Amino acid sequence: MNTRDDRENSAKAETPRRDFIREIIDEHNRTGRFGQRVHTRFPPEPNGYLHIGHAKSICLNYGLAEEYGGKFNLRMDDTNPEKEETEYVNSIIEDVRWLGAGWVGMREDDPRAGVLWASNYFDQMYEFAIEAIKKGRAYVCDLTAEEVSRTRGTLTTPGQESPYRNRSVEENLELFERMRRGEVPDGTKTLRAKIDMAHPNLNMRDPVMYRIVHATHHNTGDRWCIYPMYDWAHGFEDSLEGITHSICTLEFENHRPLYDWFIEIINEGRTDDGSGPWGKKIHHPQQIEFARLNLTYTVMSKRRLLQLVKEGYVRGWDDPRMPTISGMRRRGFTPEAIREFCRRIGVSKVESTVDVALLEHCVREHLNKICPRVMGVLRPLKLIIDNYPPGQVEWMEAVNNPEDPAAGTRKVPFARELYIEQDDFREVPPPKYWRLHPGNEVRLRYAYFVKCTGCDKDPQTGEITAVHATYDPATRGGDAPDGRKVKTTLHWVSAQHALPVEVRLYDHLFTKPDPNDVSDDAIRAAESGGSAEVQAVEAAAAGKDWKSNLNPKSLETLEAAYVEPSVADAVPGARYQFERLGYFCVDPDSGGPGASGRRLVFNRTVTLKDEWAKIAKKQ
RNA sequence: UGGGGAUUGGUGUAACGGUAGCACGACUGACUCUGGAUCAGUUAGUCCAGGUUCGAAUCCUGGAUCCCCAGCCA
Repeated sequence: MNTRDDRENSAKAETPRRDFIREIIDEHNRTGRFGQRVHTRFPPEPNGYLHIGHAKSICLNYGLAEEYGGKFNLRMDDTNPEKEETEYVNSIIEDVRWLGAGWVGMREDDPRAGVLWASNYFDQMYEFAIEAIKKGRAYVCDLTAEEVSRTRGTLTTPGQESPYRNRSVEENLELFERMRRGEVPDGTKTLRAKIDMAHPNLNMRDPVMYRIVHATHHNTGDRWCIYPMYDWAHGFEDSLEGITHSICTLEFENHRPLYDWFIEIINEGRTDDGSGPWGKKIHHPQQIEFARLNLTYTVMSKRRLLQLVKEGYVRGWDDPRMPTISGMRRRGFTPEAIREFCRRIGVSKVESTVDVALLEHCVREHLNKICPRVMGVLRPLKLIIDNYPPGQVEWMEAVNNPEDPAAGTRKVPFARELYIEQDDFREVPPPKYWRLHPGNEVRLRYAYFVKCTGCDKDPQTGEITAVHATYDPATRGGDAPDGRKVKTTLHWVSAQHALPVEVRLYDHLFTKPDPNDVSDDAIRAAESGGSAEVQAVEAAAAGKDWKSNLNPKSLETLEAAYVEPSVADAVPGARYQFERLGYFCVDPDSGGPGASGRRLVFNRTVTLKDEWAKIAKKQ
């Protein structure tokens, strides 16, 4: 029931948590660093599908803009023509929209409206590169990739300067122009920043700014054959858009000095009023790094997710077992649940792994409030009410959602032959088993008390084929006039009215909280002796990697489940609670209502908490 | 043995020199026409060693451990 507590909780849920990023922004607002302006962005590279880790970033960035009355941009970071695809662009836009983040210029009628592209700034970046050359801050280098790598030095020793480092401005300009015109083959020249080959931060050892790639870009076609590197491009993308807080993950912390350096060298000879020789200063955003999200029992890297898709371990990017936004959507998660999850995990600089149980908790919490209840039987067992008149059908009134009186009621058909869950009958009940067993009386939800009289078995296999019971007509609706109680209530469906459906049960994709943990294998390897390193090597040699921890039971398909007839016209995406079992969502594989030969397919989103399962597990 | 980060219950996250709190999990119990939901409660933590202070998770010194960086990827 909705109570005052619920309202307080939901009010609490909308309260943003405090975190170090909000503190930095508050400080900027106190000092007036950005004139009280907050402008964030989400800048994905369109080379994969978005996952729950991206959701954290989206919620953070969009949430910040919302809270501070600022703006939020969605920008495709498409600086590498060889990796990026339109399929990914489309999925990213759909996912950000579904999550509920609204970017500047977003429109209902055109998914791409307002979406920004790094590639739109290629001209400006090229101008900046020329400026850097003219300022003596960049040079064209003829070293091959291998040579650059070799002369970079190591973590503890300085690199060597390129022999092309001191070319004249004129020569650099000329060569860069030839690179741009396509006169130079891939890999033979780069434009490099002239910084310091002895810098302790490797990113500052004359990093490459432009490489030559004769490839067709999904957005700019064949207009360019030189493409900016991330480090050169990213800061300008943010600068040009007036981003105030460039929020990114921890691994870019080492890049911040370079990000700042590039903007500063462009600002050399520029002034606030534009009177400098190079004109007006460009905007300098503040980069802030936070820890990316890790979740137990799954993997999050694009490379690995791609591998799962390509190698057929899952059915696609939107497989309901995937931690992708599209997978979670298909599974039945709600944007509200994901947003609440992102709020609860907070933001910090500590690398951490969040228990997937928290995500599941957030999903249950929301689904409990919004899902209509329905009865469905996953593993059917025939229950025959021997004293119920054959051919009689009663339509029992059932509550649609006890959490929401406004959801109303519906009628569910009851008859002599029903299906109940196989788990709900035991010929020999274990301790604390309250469900149906010979001699025991239970309630059938919204119907009658029934008392078990026995069961039929296959004489060959001993398998239970049907359960018999008698009902008490005085308990119609589910209450006994004499005040007697039963210990439990079972869900059921009328055999003649039951809708046959397919149900897909999902479990964690991996069997271990940390899929990288191949320690069992290492232990086995240790039996042959050897140090930890030797064990690791042996485990690897035995082909044991993260994929060996894939859960073979992550998908279980039930072909012969039944649900009550009221859901016959459910549309793909519709969510229900199957009472006592969990939350289920209609899969797109079902086809639309009224489609010929339609057979509903349900995905199990998440189970209900199951006290009995815990007891049974202990026994 | 270079540089950059980080370290609070099982997990995640607060506390900004003044009672170590919240959430998830786990465990009790109450209630219940979902063994659901709800409610009440229990459990369990400041990486280590010194120092400053009336008082330290917080400040100082030293140490330990973990993560990131040697792509013409982002």
